[in-house]
Amino acid sequence: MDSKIFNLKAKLEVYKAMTNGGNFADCPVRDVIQGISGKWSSLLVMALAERPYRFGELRRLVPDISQRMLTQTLYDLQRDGYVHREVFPTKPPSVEYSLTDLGRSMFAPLQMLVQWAELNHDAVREARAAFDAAQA
Amino acid sequence: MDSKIFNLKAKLEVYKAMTNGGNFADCPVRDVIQGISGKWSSLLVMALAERPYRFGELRRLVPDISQRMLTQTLYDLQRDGYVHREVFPTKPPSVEYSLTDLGRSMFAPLQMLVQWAELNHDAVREARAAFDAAQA
DNA sequence: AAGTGGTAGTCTCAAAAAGAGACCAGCACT
DNA sequence: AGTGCTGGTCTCTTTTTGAGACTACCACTT
Repeated sequence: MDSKIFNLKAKLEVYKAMTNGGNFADCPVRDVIQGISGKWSSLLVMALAERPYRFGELRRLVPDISQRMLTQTLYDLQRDGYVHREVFPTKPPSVEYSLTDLGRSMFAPLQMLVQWAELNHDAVREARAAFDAAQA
Repeated sequence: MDSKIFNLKAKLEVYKAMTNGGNFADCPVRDVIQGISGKWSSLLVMALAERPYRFGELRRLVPDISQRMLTQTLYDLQRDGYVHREVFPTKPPSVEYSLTDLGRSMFAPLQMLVQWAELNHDAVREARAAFDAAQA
């Protein structure tokens, strides 16, 4: 992580944007962040960043997602412009989901978070264990 | 965004970590990502990245969070090691919440996502409007 | 000819999570 | 003696999510 990236000017701009001038309730950044912070959204974006997938492929790839939530999460991602849905008139018809340019550009910073999670999941698990031990 | 950051090697490592070798269900990255992708988690981390806050201050800063969810989200963030909770024996006692080192290190990549959201929220809103118009 | 499986979903009902608001104890100030 | 501030918890209702049955169409097998 290049610490130059996180300079003060950028920080201040981020705070201004996210607080909307001190008001956390009506914040444009919240609108976007909450659209991609659902339980399955980021996971599906990560999968589709690899390559396009069909509906059934995604269902098998993420076995613990219900068909209902897969449908809905893909719908929401499509609505927000991250995902493109294309129906092929085969028999039976197949549907392919892929990232749009917007989706790919969003995946870039998301990937930073994924990398952080990869590097730090041990620390988080330890913190959890220590906290639970202290509570008992 | 420096495109060098997102090189192929990093990508492959991320995929490997997040898929856990093809299994999306038992994925350590999911464990971490889902801990910070709750509706309020990222917002509170963003607030605490600015400076420590007291319970009541956070409640006033985010007026549309219920007291119940504020308590619980702060508890979860504390459990995962992102947030430190300190009680001051004043009368009435006050409680201060602040980011730990782990929390600050997680905020760095989170900030990238916030910056992206700031830059692209217009595009997302336009995509939404276009999608809704096409459906009608 | 009838059954089997694969396509992408929808529909219904139960379970879990989140929101709304009352309530608590203790102290300061008026 | 009443009001307000502190940081919560408790209960009830509403929303979100999960589990699983059901759909229609076609290809392939038996």
